[in-house]
Amino acid sequence: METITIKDIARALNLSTSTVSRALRNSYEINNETKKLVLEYAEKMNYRPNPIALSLRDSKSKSIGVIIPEIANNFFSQLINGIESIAYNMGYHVVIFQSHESYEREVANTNYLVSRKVDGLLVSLSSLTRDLTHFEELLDKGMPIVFIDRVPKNIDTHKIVVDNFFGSYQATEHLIKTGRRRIAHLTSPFYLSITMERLAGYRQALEDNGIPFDESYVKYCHHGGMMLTENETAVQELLNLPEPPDAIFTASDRLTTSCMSVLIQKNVKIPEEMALVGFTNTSVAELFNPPLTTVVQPAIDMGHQATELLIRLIEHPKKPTIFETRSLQTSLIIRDSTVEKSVNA
Amino acid sequence: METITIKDIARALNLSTSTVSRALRNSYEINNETKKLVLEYAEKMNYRPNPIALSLRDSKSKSIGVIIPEIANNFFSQLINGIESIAYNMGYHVVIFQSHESYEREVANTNYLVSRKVDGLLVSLSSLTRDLTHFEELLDKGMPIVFIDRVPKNIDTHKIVVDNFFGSYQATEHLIKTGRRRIAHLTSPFYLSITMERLAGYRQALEDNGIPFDESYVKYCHHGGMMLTENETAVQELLNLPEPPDAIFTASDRLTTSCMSVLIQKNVKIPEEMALVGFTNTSVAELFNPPLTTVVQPAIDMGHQATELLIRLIEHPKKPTIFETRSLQTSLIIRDSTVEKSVNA
DNA sequence: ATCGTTATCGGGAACGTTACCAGAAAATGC
DNA sequence: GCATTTTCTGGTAACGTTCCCGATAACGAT
Repeated sequence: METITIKDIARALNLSTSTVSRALRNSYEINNETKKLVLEYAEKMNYRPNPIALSLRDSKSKSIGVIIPEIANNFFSQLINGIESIAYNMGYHVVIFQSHESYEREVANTNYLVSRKVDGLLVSLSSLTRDLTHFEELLDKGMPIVFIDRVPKNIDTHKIVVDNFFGSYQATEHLIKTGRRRIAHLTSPFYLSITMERLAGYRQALEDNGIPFDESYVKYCHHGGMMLTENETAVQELLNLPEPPDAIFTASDRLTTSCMSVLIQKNVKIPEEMALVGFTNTSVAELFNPPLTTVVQPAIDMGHQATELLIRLIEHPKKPTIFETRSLQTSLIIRDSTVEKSVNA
Repeated sequence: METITIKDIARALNLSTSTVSRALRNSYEINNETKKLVLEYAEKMNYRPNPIALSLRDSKSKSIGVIIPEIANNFFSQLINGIESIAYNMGYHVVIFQSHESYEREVANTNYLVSRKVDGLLVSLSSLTRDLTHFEELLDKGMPIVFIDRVPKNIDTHKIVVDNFFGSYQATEHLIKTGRRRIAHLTSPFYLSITMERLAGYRQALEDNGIPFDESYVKYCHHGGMMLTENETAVQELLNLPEPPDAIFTASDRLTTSCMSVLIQKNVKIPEEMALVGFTNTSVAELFNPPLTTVVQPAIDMGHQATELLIRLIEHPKKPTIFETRSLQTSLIIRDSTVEKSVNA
């Protein structure tokens, strides 16, 4: 029951490997009877072409590499689902690597995937990545890359992002409309694209509503919520302010849940003392105490679109593409963590 | 800046490919000076052996395939982290496939991974898998496989599980000790190993405490909580019972959260009217309303151990191994969803 | 001087596949 | 009836690597 090769078929049918190969690819220059013979025998013996041999020959692998910070994160695991479903339908398979928010591992993963001859790359930058030469060199060599969510500013290729500015604006505005004035912002390292955009939306919403921007209300967490102590410190600092905030708007998934965790631990009442709204794709926000108002990213759709774009790039390599940056809309799901202040205060 | 091959080195140094190959592998039969020459040149040119060519030649890939039901699940994504960290250290890379709880996709993934020449397989069965011949055939051919968590009963290979019986016993006993007598059990399809073991632990705890086992308190959800309507129906049936339960013990991750969701939606007070405890690895159980008592599986450690076992199998193929089934301990994390009945009732 | 040893290297095949180049037989054209 | 297409098939090289088998030279040993 060993795997059968084209050579085996050729021998069994007294044909050459070339003929068998062409028959299997349904080449026009093969006699119909021969074709039928080969096809039937191949079917009977359950022949499957060896993808490794094909990769070696064509320097293609019908596979796409995915480099993301962390799988154990609602946004990214949903993103993978989106990626996988399209890739699967288009005959590609997906190889997933985690950078664990480390620049070194991101580079290592990239190199490995390249030597593994993936046909293209889907990347969401690690929070510690500031040098992008490993991707730039690849792009120069012609490797298709599409960036998702955490995208580099100065690299010209397809990008799929959400309208962070508007998502952020909307969340902040919602907090203002429900009666908050002292709105803090807990966010990721400032050099990430998402950080700057979300910060900008937050600022704009404040300004548009006549609330002065106060730098001391903004906290950057370099580990994106992975280190509880960091968040704890940040929240504590906010609480210690002469005028502590009456709302916190958190800019990422991990940050949102860990911030809520700190607030609960410190017995801060949500939403009475502190309203909370955050970017997160957790499926269980409605089970929280209180149910959490969230800014949800269309992770699956982002995965879909990024994969479509990437495969198009792979399959039409020459076409001098004009690269696009697609910006999808977030949705604000309002729950109890931000109910009207006047009602509850 | 194209990738450099052994042939390029040979040409540049006026050597044969064989010599270069041997020099790179530090063979004893190569002159030290030649070695140095080759090594230095390879280093300078940043030579990396082509893994595809190696795979084709040796039918090995230094990679292990992972087939799990769903990535977007706390248990499995933590499991992957465990798998990945060990594999990474041992020089293997990990290819992840999701069965999406579908038997057909599980088979398709298996075939694909085999044709892709993975060196071994890490598998957690889909909830709809009843026929195991695709794995049995592979095992016969000598492919190393280690099963995790959802394991087949009648296949002889390494398995990593948790002590489902005890975990379940402990959870049920906890419910009894906090004053519940009518304890329902919401679980996965009955033919899964985990289902039977968890059911057995639940029964035993009831019996040991003099509570008769009541079949109408047990509900099997075939989609493992993926279909909300199914759970809703199950919970509704429990509530409609002449003597509705005063506690629900749920047997899997998805089931636990979706059950809680249904209870909240139906305005059932937790824990006063209904206590709740369930198997889940969510990192945010403490944020729930009320904070949820959970049975937590050591997912990362399971991943570690499974991967170690698999790689040992891969690297020592002949050794007539005695297969082991390692059973790790769950931990019961007690939170408010199961506080004393008398206190709150 | 002939032989076996040792050290060092090259040639070729093989892994499975496809593409290019031929070539034979059959069919067509005039 | 002969040249010329058309139709079909086979042989071979190539992708990058390793391994088996030889080959060559130097060097003692007999």
